[in-house]
Amino acid sequence: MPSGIPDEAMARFEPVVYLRRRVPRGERLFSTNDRFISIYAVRSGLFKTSVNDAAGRDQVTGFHMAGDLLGLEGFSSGTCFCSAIALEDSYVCVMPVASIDAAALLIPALRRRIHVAMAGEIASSHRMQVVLGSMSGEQRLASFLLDMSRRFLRRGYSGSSFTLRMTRAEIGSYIGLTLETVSRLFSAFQRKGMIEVRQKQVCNLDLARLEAVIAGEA
Amino acid sequence: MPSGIPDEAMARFEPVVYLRRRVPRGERLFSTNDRFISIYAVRSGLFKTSVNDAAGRDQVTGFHMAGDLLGLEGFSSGTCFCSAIALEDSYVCVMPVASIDAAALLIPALRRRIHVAMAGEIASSHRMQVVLGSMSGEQRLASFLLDMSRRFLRRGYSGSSFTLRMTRAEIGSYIGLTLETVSRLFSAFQRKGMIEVRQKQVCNLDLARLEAVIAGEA
DNA sequence: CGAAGGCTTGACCGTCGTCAAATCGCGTGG
DNA sequence: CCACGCGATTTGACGACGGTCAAGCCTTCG
Repeated sequence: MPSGIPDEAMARFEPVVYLRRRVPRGERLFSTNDRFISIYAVRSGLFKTSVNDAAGRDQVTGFHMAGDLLGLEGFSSGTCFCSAIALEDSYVCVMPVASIDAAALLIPALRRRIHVAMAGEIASSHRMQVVLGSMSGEQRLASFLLDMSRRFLRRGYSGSSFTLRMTRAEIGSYIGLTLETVSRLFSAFQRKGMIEVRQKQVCNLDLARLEAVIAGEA
Repeated sequence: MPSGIPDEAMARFEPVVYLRRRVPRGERLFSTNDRFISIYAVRSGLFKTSVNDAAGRDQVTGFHMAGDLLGLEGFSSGTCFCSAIALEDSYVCVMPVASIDAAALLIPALRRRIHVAMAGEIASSHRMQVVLGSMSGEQRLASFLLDMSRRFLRRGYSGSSFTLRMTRAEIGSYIGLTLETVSRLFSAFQRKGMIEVRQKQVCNLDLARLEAVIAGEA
């Protein structure tokens, strides 16, 4: 759980947060319609969250890496309405809601942290609405790559070469395209020299040109 | 501010919430990049929220009617990243964040109310991601109509006949279609007898058949 | 009463989804 | 260690859905 929370506060919070759990690749952390019991902080690894509606449509709503909080939407109805699945072997901190409510009372910084995380979740959903509602396929993939790039960078990794742990189908679901279109776009970007792709390895992203694509100057 | 908050608590909260404000049709309640100072509860009327990215894309992210809370995403960065515009003459309660933080400490029900509202916002954004990411035009409009229907119903109005205060362009932006396509789909639904449309008036929605469209049985 | 904005409808075209086949890569079991 | 098999990926052909451009009508408001 990164930044912003002073040490003394953290110490008091420790007993709550210290529940850890390993989630092997492919395993679910929680599922739609589970009772909402805990929120989770990703310590390491990668998760996808997805919702599935009555008609069996399955939509990836986000990818979550170290430092992200998971399960916040449960505050609403007491029920999870999406599921979280580990895309690689991962570790999380388990934070039972009950203790959180109590702890948040005592620790303003924690309260703030949770508000900020929830607001951030709203913000990023809204960004996705823009992506899904008004961008071309090219622009959607460029947005996705830039988003990944920024998140890796913030965590101290390279922002221009990284490996995508999710499949083309998962990327496609997330940005509202089929896996074939995603694959074709990867190839197209590569032909144009904006990127090098070799399966899940992505190298030498030309961030400026990707920005340009999104801006519509391409 | 509906339900769930006991009277005594409400009384204590009164001084905070009692700031009211009239927002005439077409006027902004707040804008992107405004400092985040208050959240708002819609007392009457209708708002749209929209975000606009660097390239000037403008995307409607939601419609908000009586009882909805507005501006919650501001908790994140201290800055609003969307704007809210009244689609008809409206009234809101203004709730300064400062007082809210204090009040929430004293009133568990208010704390809960805010959590629930934020979580609900996340939930509905995720539902929109499903709509935008994996539904056909027909299905998107059907979803929109059913959502409106449910919200009117919950507020004591008819769920099968109502007037849409937003334009075709705003609906289109919200569900990721052009205004022409929205118009064509309205006409198509009418031809099929699922709905009667006369400009902004919508009557006799056949809810079951709209559900069927979304389920893919059409 | 006139003008401006909202709505509808048509024609045409491009993007992206669908279906299909071939290749690649990884993990498993012999 | 190698062979096999399955899932993931790539690529192609084709067609449909929805975007774009354009014209005309309706409604609302000054």
